[in-house]
Amino acid sequence: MGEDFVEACLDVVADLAPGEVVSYGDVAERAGRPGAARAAGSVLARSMGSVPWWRVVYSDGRLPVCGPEEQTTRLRSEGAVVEQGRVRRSPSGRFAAGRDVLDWEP
DNA sequence: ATACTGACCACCA
DNA sequence: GTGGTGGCCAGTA
Repeated sequence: MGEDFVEACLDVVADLAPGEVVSYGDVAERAGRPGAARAAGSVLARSMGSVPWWRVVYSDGRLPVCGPEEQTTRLRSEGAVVEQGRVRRSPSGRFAAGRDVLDWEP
């Protein structure tokens, strides 16, 4: 099946579990094109909300879109910890993932 | 084929 | 912590 990079990225994002947050670089890597973070961003930009785009953020945890209100609300609704326009990261360096959220809480 | 663009990332001051 | 620079990849004209 000739998977386009686009299809692969959309599939990866669609496969993300609620509360799971990854970076564009991670999406590209999972899609089979490590280093194609920018291209992955273009893909999501064109996705028009056909996939859970709010679960994808910058590698720093910063929210890509200006006016992160909706994204913040959605992420918080799924259990992710969003503070100061950023998604908190786990000690391991990865982002939130359901149960792990409980571990971070001080 | 080349040139420009973009919801990126790592590095360094 | 911030701010600037270069490099990366895929899509489009």
